[in-house]
Amino acid sequence: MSEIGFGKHDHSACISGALEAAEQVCSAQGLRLTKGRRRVLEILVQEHRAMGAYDILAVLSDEGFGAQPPVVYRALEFLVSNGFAHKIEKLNAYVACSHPQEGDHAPVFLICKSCGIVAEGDAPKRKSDLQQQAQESGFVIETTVMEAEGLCPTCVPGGEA
Amino acid sequence: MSEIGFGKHDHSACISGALEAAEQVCSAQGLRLTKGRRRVLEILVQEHRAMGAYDILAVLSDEGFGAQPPVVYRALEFLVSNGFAHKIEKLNAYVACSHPQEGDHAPVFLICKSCGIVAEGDAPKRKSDLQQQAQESGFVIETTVMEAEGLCPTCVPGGEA
DNA sequence: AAGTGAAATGTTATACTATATCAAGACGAA
DNA sequence: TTCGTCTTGATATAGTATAACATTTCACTT
Repeated sequence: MSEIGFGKHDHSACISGALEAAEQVCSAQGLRLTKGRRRVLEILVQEHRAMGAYDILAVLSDEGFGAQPPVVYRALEFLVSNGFAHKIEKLNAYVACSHPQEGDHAPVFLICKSCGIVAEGDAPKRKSDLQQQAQESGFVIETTVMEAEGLCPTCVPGGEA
Repeated sequence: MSEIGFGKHDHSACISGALEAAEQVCSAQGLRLTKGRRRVLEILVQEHRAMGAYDILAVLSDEGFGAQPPVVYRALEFLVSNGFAHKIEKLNAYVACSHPQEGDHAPVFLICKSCGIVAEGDAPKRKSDLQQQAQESGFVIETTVMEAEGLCPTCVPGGEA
């Protein structure tokens, strides 16, 4: 499964699946998926798009959750550092991970300039040119950001024909 | 030259070279490297590190330049969109391009977590896996962001031995 | 040389993104 | 139960970026 997902999918299954996966990973690793963290992940999965921290905050706020910025940023830090969500640096926004089951991975994001959709793909498993170049220069990579901006199949002129 | 530059170099030549290159490109393409734009580029080249917009602003301010944020952001927009500088998304910071002569290129940045140095490499010219993956899904890439964070040769424990 | 339109700059205000700090509560382990 | 740690609550503030509009500069035409 290294396909990039612009297609339709069963979203209600996708939501419950993502939450279940997160719960399993957390219980397996002794992490605490607390109420607030869980709710933030839920929001990200439900909306299924890149959201700014303050977008999420607004949703929480409507629900009577304590709704100060640190609440959201803490939850996001937990989710991102444990692989349940990713930060899109180019957008200063966050998305739920498309396949949290798979543990550590090096995601690649395709961001549509027109409709804003963000799709997550997998970085190649074989040693990338980036890795190679870095290694040659003696640099040790810990994390990578790979993001591409352009037009998704639906928004490409003449596309989706 | 697709080496990643952590080595030493003749910095005064590097500065004048970068400025000359920018002037040549501008005159060739009918772009205006105005005083403020030129000064911002100069600062970036001189400092030779990733700088926040407000770092640059502080330098301008000490020189009696009009020093409101839009001044810097406009200059940066010009420099970035014409390839004289790049934005490091992960840091919300800007660096002078290491090889502005080479026109459009897809840079790769290696960011050291320890000392903050940012080195620019070239993304591979041959069709990358990213391009390939995107193409298969019908996505048309316009720009890419590739950034890696880790430890540079100098900061790697046991490195530079 | 004067007129014109487009690009660039000056300036003020404000929006958006993120973290520091410290007090209080919740939870598991001994 | 007590301890230590992780998590949350709450206030304040730091850091990044753009909107909007007036004014100037510049290249080009007449």
